[in-house]
Amino acid sequence: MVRMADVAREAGVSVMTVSNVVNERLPVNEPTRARVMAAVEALGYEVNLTARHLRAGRTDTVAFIVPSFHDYFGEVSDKIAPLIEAEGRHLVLERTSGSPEHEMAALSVARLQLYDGVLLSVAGLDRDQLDRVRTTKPIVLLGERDVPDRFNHVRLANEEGARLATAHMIEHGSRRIVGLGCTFDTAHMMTSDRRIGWERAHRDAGLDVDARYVVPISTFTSAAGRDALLDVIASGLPFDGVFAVTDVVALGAVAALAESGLRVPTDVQLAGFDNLDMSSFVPPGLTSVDANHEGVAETAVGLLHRQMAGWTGPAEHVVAPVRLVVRGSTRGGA
Amino acid sequence: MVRMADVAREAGVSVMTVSNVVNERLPVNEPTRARVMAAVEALGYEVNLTARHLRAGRTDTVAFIVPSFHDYFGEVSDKIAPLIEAEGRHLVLERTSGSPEHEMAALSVARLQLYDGVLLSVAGLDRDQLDRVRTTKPIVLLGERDVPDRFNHVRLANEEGARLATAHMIEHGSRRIVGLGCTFDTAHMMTSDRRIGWERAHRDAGLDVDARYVVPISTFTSAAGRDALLDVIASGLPFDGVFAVTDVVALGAVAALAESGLRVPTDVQLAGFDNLDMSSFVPPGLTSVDANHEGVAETAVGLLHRQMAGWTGPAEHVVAPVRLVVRGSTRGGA
DNA sequence: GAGCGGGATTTTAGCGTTAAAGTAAAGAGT
DNA sequence: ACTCTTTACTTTAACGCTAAAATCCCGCTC
Repeated sequence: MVRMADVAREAGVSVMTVSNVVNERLPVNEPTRARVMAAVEALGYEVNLTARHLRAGRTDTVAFIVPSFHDYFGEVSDKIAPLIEAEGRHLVLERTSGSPEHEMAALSVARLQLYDGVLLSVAGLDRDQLDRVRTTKPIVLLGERDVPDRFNHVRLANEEGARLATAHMIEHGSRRIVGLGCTFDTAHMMTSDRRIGWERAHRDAGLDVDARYVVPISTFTSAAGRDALLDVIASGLPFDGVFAVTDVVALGAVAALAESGLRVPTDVQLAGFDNLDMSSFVPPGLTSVDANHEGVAETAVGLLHRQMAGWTGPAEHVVAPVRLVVRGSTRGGA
Repeated sequence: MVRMADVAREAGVSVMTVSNVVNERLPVNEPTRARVMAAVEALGYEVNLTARHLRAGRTDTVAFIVPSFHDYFGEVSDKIAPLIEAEGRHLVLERTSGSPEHEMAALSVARLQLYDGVLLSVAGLDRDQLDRVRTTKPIVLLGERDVPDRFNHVRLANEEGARLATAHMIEHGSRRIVGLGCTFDTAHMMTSDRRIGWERAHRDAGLDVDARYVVPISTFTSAAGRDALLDVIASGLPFDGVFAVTDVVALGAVAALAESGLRVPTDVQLAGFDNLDMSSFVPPGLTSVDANHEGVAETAVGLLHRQMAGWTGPAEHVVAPVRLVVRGSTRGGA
């Protein structure tokens, strides 16, 4: 390993002068600078980031900590990365599997030291656990769980999105809409909020809310969505609409409906949530609540930058607006 | 920040004893150990990982460097993570956008220092550029590009997979199969290899290879796949099969066919490559070449572990076997 | 020609940890 | 009683870098 000291010896200057050249901190005379640069090239020197970090107390790196790397989080991460890089920092992703233990470990003193700031997509921790986190490190929380006031937080208008999607299907003739995965669950505020929206759309339209149409799913996967809807079909419960709690789950519903010979949107209307890249391509086009990933990314990164720049005002709690993207899976579509 | 020195003072021992308790390196008498642990708890001490790294020369972290976070790479990352964690290390993801500059930067001396090992999915660098990388850091390269012998490398049986998929469609009656995205391109060995497989399937069956059926696409996205296939349809070129270079592109083809009123598999058979999670749910089920993400992950991580454990034998170049998963989008399916 | 201002460069002093060598005291062997 | 081990803990010396203070050198003033 080539050290600054090696470069300094080669160039006949002190280590500090090399540091000043490399970091462009204090001005260095041109002839000296040239000699140092030549030595850097000749030896192939590159700074030791760990040593710099220890000494300077800054890593120029931001972590985005997610439950899993695929689907929704993968797409959001790709929006966040350029925003972080635009400020000259690196973005790294870490995975928690959504477990409270992993999320807590990610917020531990030891791990937070590795980053200048952290974006955490909360899936497992509750308000009390988060309240135990003591740190001044810039942190922005994402996701639908309840969090302490002192953290910056960005979440989606879940209830409104679910209401929009459900109301849209009611407007176009559906009367028995399955809420696929819309369970009332303290562990998943997201599903609870979306269920409330599903209910409100019914009430707003003067329709009964029938608990049999709330169908729980074991995990938020397409496979679970498909299986759950197949069970509904097999049970004989009549339905003419499906609001799936996420697009991934909706894709499972698409498969279940196709296998069962039910036509979309003629027999059953279908809407999801997240508006993933794939959603516009799955025939006949999946109507979905668009959460504006890009806007969410900008908001979250903006709050983080503000904190990293030294802002100490009160934390913000942003509810990102949503809109309904109507496609062929509902009758309002093209 | 609480330092080891603070714990040492609190417990009335030397810093080194604290270190020995925390790391369980040298044995410490039980009463002393208990006092140190009590002080650790009382002060909320956690080790400074940066300092440990600088001193010990080890980060217990592995990086997986990918072109982008979504789709294929997101799914593979989720397979890799548990394998790295099983050995007590952390996995972090970094993104290169597939650009040679970013990939080269990720392999720079400075950045490699941050990790005990690196998995790099090569998308932009060519053999010569990779050959300029001088390091003894454990590295495993993934992907379809040509790489120097001295690197461990895992790639897929691209040609064989493309041949399998194409031959399967020929066997079930297709005679004019579009190779969607299967261009001959030095920048993308992946597409070239898959094109060769597409060609070989034709020759094996005694069919002509018609260059008009090789359709280039601008990017490997569903949107590009859809647009390109719509152009083919508009051009009037007759076809009865589509082999898409990836499942993401195949999804675009699904959309184009549906919009154009072409039935799958009756009018047109369709097969993709990668067997993503979504592929089994998109009606009528996407026939796809399965690259066995899990097996690829195990192989790559195995090679990395071997290197991190000190193995200095010759590098291995693994070609991961593929198999065809037949679903409803081709006529052999259920 | 003594004194001063200021740019260029070096010296000093760690950042928080750990490998290795050192010391002190208790126990074992002859 | 004196070595010889063994156990328990401490001291020393970095790892490679940089903020801040100190020094050096030069031209310039009066």
